[in-house]
Amino acid sequence: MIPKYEAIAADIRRSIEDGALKPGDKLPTVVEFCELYSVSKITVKRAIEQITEEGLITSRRGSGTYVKDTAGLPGQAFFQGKNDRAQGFSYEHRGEKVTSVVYDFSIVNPPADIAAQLGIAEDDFAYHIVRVRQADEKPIVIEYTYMPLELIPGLKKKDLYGSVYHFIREQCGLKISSFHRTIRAVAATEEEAKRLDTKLGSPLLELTQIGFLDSGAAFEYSVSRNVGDRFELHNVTLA
Amino acid sequence: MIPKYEAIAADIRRSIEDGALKPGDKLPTVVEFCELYSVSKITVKRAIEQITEEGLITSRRGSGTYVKDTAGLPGQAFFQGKNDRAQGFSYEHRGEKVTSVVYDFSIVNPPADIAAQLGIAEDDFAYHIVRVRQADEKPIVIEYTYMPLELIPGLKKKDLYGSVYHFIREQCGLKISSFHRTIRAVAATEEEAKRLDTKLGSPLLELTQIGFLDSGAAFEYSVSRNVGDRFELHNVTLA
DNA sequence: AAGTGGTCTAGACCACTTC
DNA sequence: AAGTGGTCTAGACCACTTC
Repeated sequence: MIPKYEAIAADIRRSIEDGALKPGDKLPTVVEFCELYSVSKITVKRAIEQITEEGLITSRRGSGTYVKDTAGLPGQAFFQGKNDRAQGFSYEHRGEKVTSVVYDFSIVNPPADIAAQLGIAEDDFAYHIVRVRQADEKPIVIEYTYMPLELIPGLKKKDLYGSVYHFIREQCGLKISSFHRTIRAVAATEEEAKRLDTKLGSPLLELTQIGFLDSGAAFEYSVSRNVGDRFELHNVTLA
Repeated sequence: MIPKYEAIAADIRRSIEDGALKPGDKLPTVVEFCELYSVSKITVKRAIEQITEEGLITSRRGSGTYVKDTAGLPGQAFFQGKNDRAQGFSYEHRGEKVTSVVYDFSIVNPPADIAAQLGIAEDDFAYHIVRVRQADEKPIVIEYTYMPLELIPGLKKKDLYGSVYHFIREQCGLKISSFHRTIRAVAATEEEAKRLDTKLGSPLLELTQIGFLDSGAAFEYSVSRNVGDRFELHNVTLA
């Protein structure tokens, strides 16, 4: 069942995408939307909030809601729904041929600081994965990942060539809820340069990421280093 | 006037920060919160949503709302409220001595692609600003900024040594609503290396950012290049 | 079957903008 | 003074989890 507010949000989004609503245009008022869709004010408000978070519109109390002037933005405005790369590499590069090179797949006791961030004991086991992800044969990112063994039983090497998130969702029946990230720029080490087909010291976008399930448990600690000129992040931030 | 949902959110946040609610703990149910604060369900829901977006808790339909296990996260969990650097450099480095070096401050016709992104004509004027921002004498970032002259009249060179956002808000009476960003890792040019006191080719975190007012107009196009080992971004993403 | 979060109604009241 | 978005009530109904 699609909630009403999502259907309305999709409708507004579509109006902007196909040009029925142009940059600077004033949207119908909340009350007008209520009549238009035969819904309550809160439902309209919710739809408007969602499109606002996507960066397409902005509201001024007492005045109205307006389409932002995102004319020149190179497609940035229309990542459908969610910001960022919460969807995973496979989703992001759908349409391209996604392959992986696995450099390590083992079960270890993770370093103390990582165990702490995963909320597990120092003598608890975790998978350790090092892999390079490629899109259309071109290496994009190297990932260093730890995942608690107990949360994700039965992970095999072959699963690393597809989407591990898919495995977690479908095979383990778990729900991924959120990620905490730190973003930095770093230089490629000699080993990384070789594995990523780039030069020693070349700039990499590093994401240090802890993933959480809807139970509140951390299921992943991952550092990924993305080749600078083959990867970029997009986001919309509300002031 | 502080809305009720914000007061409740602040209360929940405080309970987690001071340890009254620990990682893995179940929060009171929505209905219990309603009785506790004598408010309606939607108000509680809204407070819970806000804390969820901050990354501290997670809800499971049919089960309850739980404190996430963010024990080991280095303070990341407690950026108060908003993600990211929407607040500006001055705010982010409050407590430190913030200074600026201005390399250019002029009024120009911006390049065509930038004019398009600002939603202005090619023969419209814009400020062009190049400055380095320092915290405690250490250069952190170099910014290349264009701002439409008509939107921000009266900007003077002296304003560039403080917060330009402050000027926009207080002197122009405008409301900043949102930012669209693209994030990359790039290499420092020779000029940048000199200005940022780093080495040629060293990794920089580049933010290409368009800022919007609550009218929907773009007020800023800015590329900022942050020294890799002196700057990091944090964010929380919901799946 | 009982408990819990998610959506929604039909308003009321208020803060703020616009004229 | 009129118009507009923001918050909030007191519920109802539903989807899902837990037992």
